[in-house]
Amino acid sequence: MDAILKGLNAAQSAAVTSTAPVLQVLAPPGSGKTKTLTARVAYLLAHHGYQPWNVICCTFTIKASREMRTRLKSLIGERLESKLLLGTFHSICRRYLANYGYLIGIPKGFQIADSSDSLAILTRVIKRLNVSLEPRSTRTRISRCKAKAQNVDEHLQQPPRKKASADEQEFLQVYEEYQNALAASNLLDYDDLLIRCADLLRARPECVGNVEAVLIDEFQDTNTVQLELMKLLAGKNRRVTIVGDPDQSIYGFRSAEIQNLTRMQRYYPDTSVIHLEENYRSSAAVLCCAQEVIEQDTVRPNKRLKATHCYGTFPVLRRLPSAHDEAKWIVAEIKRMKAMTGNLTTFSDYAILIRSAHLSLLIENALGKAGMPYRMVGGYRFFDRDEIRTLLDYLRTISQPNNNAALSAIINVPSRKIGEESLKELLRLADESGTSLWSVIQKYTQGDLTMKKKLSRPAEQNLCKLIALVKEAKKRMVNVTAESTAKFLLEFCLNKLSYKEYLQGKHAGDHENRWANVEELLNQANDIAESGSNRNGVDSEESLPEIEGLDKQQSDSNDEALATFLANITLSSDLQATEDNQEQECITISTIHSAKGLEWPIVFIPAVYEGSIPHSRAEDTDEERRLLYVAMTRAQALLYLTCPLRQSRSDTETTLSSFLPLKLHRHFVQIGPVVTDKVVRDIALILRRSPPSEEELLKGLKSLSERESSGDNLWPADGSAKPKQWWDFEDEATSTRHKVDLNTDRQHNIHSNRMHYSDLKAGTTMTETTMTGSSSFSLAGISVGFSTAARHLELTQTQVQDEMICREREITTSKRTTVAKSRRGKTKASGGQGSLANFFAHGSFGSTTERPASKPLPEPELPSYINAPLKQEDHNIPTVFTSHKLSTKPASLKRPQPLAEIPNGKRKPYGFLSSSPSREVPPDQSFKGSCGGDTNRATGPESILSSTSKSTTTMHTTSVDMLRLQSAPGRRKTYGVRRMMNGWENRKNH
DNA sequence: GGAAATGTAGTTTTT
DNA sequence: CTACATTTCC
Repeated sequence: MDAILKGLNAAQSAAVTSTAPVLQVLAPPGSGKTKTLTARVAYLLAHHGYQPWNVICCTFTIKASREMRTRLKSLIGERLESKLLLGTFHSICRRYLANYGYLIGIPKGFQIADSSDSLAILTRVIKRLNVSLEPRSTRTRISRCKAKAQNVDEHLQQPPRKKASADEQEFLQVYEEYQNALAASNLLDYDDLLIRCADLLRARPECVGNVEAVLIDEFQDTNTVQLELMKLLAGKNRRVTIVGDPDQSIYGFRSAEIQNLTRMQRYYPDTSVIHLEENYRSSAAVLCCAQEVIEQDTVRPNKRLKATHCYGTFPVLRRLPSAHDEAKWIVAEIKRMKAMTGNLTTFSDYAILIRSAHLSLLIENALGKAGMPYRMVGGYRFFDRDEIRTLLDYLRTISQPNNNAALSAIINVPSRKIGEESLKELLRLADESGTSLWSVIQKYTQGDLTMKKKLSRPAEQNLCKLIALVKEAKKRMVNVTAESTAKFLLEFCLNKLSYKEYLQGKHAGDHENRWANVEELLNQANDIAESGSNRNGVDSEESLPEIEGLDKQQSDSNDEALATFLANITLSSDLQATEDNQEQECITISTIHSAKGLEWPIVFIPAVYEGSIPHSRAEDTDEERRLLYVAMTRAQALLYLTCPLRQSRSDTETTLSSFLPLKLHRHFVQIGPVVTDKVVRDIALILRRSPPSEEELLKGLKSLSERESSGDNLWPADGSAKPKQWWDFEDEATSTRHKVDLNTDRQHNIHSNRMHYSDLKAGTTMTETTMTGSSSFSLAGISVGFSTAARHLELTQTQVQDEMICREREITTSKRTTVAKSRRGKTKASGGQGSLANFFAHGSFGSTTERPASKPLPEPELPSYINAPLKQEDHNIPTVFTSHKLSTKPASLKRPQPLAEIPNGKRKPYGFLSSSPSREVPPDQSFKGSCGGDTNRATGPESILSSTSKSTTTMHTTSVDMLRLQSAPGRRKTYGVRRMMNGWENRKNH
């Protein structure tokens, strides 16, 4: 059997081996799209004899392309992988233009205008033309035009429509001027890269004459130009494979068009379509929620997500009083989960996915305070930081002095006494004489040119120095190796500009952080300098295969290296993780957009309120909904949505996202789960990891305070403000503390459950209210073990019982669906005084369900590779975990994914996959156990810590110690970026 | 004209 | 809370 096909299901195999020339693989999240695509690449190389340099792999985001690279590396080896033409559309286009752009008149050494360049150019154009357009919106408008028009000129040459409004004319004027400005500076903006590359391939199709296959990931995110590019890249061979999922189309704002899927089918009538259906990523519970969300989209063709994992643990919809509390709660919950799952999860298993980048701030602060390592992905780019941008603009000026955008940006940084007025005048002169700013200032300083208003004496002198700097840099950079050009120039500039001193003067407050960022940039350049020398030349990634009769553009290797360095920076959202960063286990904070295609065991989605998701400025609600869907489907085992009831800024009340209507709440619980043995086992199963040992669990448990370990109970479940007293109780006797807590908890629950829901939606009936009002938690699973393991607590059974709150999902009978039906009515019998469930059951919400005392359910038989379940003892602690199945039909059980799918490849797979002598796993047996069927249901009072007699002497790790272990002091980094805790330092001082 | 100081509005998502 | 615009002072 072919190794490539190992571990693929039938549909995936069919896709991989398909002989169809044009293939669409359409599939929901987690169904192995990327895996299929990478396997197909490997298959094409192995069985069709394609050469890697004749195969193009396009992804949409940098992250996706990195991910694909890694996967391919392990599949076909680095030697082959590195020869593939793999990258984002933009980077691939840039490569073609760098090599062949001259064929369509693109001057060599063009640079890429990023958003801020575009914005700066537009701002100046708009000011100069004195029109009333907004630079920002004009930029997006232009981008939209470009994404749709097949080429710019075509768009501009369209006869002005009869009724072209004044606004439209102004816009076209600005558009044209903008293009002129780009051309004058030898710049291409992001869209131009695509358009011009399409132009090139149309004019000279032989550039891609070698291409044997084109593969595209996330096809639903392509725009018109990219579709066109696909056709052009595929050329006459027209062998194309795409994977995609309309439900995950979230780039409409970048003019992505879902219709491209059908357009492609029309263009290639022989397109075969293969659907993948099984989801291998998430628990059924997660899928169920996500499905409910996406199905609110009424125009969407109905598709089913087939779960292959067990139902798992209920997703959480957590309400908190404010965004501050939300951040603190997330931190507390991660801490709790991580500890309570022993060594099953590490920080890298946790992700916080946010709609907007600014939402990360509070969370970053909270994580920082708690000493938890994290990295931020997406949002503000490292290279957009002021101190970095300036340096890069110096490099860009040295590389291409005629780049007006870059020169304008640095001409007065550090201050050279050349103000905005003077600059404007200089630019005007440049524009009039059809030359660049660079030649204007040269002429001016040589006296060949006069300005209306002369520059001041010092300004003139400073300008001369700047010119000298650029010239000297250019002269001296030829003396270093190509690879170290960037490094050399950076150091040169830092020196000449006394950059460190400049930063100190300008940012007295946090110059240290800024300097640290500069050092990080230096490191980056350094890495390139070092890695470059042991490769064969700088441009190993750059090169395109030689094509007969076509000459590639040649240029000096130092220039080339510098240009590549700068281009790669412009086209990269982030720093590559350097080695020591990779080692560090980090919580991921990411925008949802950047999280696409990725997965994490435990996912938090904060700020699920109206205005955030859906975003207040979003024009397409459906796309916002898909965004939430994408975010939710990143989760493998545990999913948390959180919603602060007040926005911290304006102190206004929030409304829960309309994507989470009440009828959906039955799929959620209100607070984080109590970490029972079952919860842990389910996580282990879904992640295909070995369950943690008892020692590890105990260790984790002991690292938490008693309060923390007892459950998600630091905040009231309904999001009402945290009572002040809680701080004060810390030193009081244990038993009283818990009782008081419970009481406050309960009161707050009663109080604001009502308030909140009636506020939420007028006309909501009380019965609906009950649905969400009742989730609580149980201590049963852990408390016994806890009390025995930590004898000093002297908790008696009765006290434990008092604390116990039974998790219970009281779902209104009227609204109950098959999903919920199978599992209700099992609840603890003697909830005791402190039981929330008890309260809700008999309290004001009208549920009359009788709950018989449930005998502990028989423990499901577990496969032998799972640590034998802990022996059940009759603790007389009633517990109920209700649980739901996705449908009445049990989720089909699939063979476990192969090793390649195991996240990071770090985790040890189960014994039978790695070390067990018997590799044969009975196909449908392998993941029974707590998966599927009845094993989902309440598993009764199991203790995580079955063996309490074990020595605990070695387990004195306190939470502080643990954190110290996890993040060595002073070494905590955020993905190479020293983040600025805005005003944090200042606040600390006050 | 340039720079510092004060006042004001405003904050999607990515290449 | 900060980037940006408007003032005021040099």
